[in-house]
Amino acid sequence: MRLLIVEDEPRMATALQRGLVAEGFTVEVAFNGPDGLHLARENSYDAIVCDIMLPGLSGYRLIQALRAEANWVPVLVLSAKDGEYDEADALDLGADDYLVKPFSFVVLLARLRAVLRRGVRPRPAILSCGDLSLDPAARAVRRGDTEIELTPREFSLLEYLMRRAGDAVSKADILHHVWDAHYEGDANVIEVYVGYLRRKIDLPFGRHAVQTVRGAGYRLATDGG
Amino acid sequence: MRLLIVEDEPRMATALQRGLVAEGFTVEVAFNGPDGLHLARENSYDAIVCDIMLPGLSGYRLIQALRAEANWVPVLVLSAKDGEYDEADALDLGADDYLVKPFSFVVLLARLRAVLRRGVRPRPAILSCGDLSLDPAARAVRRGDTEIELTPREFSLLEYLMRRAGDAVSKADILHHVWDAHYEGDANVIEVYVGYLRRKIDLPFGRHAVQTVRGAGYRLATDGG
DNA sequence: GAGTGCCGATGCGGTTGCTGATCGTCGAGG
DNA sequence: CCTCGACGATCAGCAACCGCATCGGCACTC
Repeated sequence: MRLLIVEDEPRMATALQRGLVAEGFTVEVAFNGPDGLHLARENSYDAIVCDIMLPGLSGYRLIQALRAEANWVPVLVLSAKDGEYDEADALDLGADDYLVKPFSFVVLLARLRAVLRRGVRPRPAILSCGDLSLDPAARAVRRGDTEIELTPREFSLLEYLMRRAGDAVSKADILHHVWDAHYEGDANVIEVYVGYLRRKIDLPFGRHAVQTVRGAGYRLATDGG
Repeated sequence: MRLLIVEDEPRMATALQRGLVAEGFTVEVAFNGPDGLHLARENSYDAIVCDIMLPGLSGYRLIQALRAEANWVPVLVLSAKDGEYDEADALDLGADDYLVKPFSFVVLLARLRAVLRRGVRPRPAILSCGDLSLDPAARAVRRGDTEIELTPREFSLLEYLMRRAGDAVSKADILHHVWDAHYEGDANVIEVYVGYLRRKIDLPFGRHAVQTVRGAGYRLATDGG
């Protein structure tokens, strides 16, 4: 397992390096943001351990840059900050885990292993299909540059379809995940809401992202229609 | 997105439920370990939020039981303990993330979203014979680059033939698997539907994937005709 | 009380599944 | 090579179903 540590504090950096090498990892170290980004671009690491406060380029921006290039290498963020919003921000930005300094090395190891076990994340923080994108955290949907307003129910329906983009999703599945498991009503509500969705994300743009699969359910086109 | 909360403290459980429902999740609650395990087995959740200290069956055991059954639903663990080894244990046991009480709801949300984002659903293999391919999950059939629309019955007939590509499949087998085990009708339906299939996947392309084996049934050419 | 989101009911129209009848084809035996 | 019977292909037509739009009422919020 090959790791990249991005950490400007020399003592912390070497301590981490020694500990992780002793655990059998192959470790490289960058002491500032730009170097870290460069190494991450040029090499393929199994995971990156990254401080937030970095000279030249913050950890946030580093993750953002990688994710923008569709590089989904797992990133574990270290930070001296402890405001809760920092953590939420880091995760929504595409970090895979977050540790507040001071942390225990044992915990770092466990979280690192958990992150490695999961491997490369298949999907970014923002779901997207072609020019259609949905940000679960911001509760925002856009078609290209146009922001689209959805009601809560419409939003969860689209979110579920987007998470399973490309699959034909049965109405029973939709009822269970978007409505309630014990929902007893008519499956017709789905048709109604699919209709609403299409009226907002497809028709005005002459697209067909939400496809009907007769007898099977619905499918969201992976290319957004 | 459908969640299961396993939490014995009623106030905590309802607080979580309300907060998550307000965020647009579909939420179910179990107040003890065995109930939680039962629900998790019977239903397909997008994620589980699970307390560690539970009456009847600890959160650890719950995860262990699920993982032993090859159920990889993402699990986010909550705990009042704060010993570092607890956290390491939980992650090594197969939990996907870990929060120590008291935690902030914003952080829970962010971590939950991170966990959901990772949700890997192993895609069933795509069946293919030559340039003919069938994707059971997407319910899509293509000949080369051309997408072909099939009705549900046509689709399951082709799927069955493709799963047994190269074999001569008797009509009795087909009736049994594509129609109903107790189907009492005329075996002529098969001939009719084989006709429909050929009209869609063979004739327009001048191919002969669906071959008649007189007296024995039908065979799908492994090379797609 | 106006506005918004949600959901059940109803009705229309196209699609699908199936049947029964007819037509075509294969191959063994004369 | 021809005949005939059995098997398979095709066709038209009907009934049930499915997807979709629309309307009206209910609950909640502002």
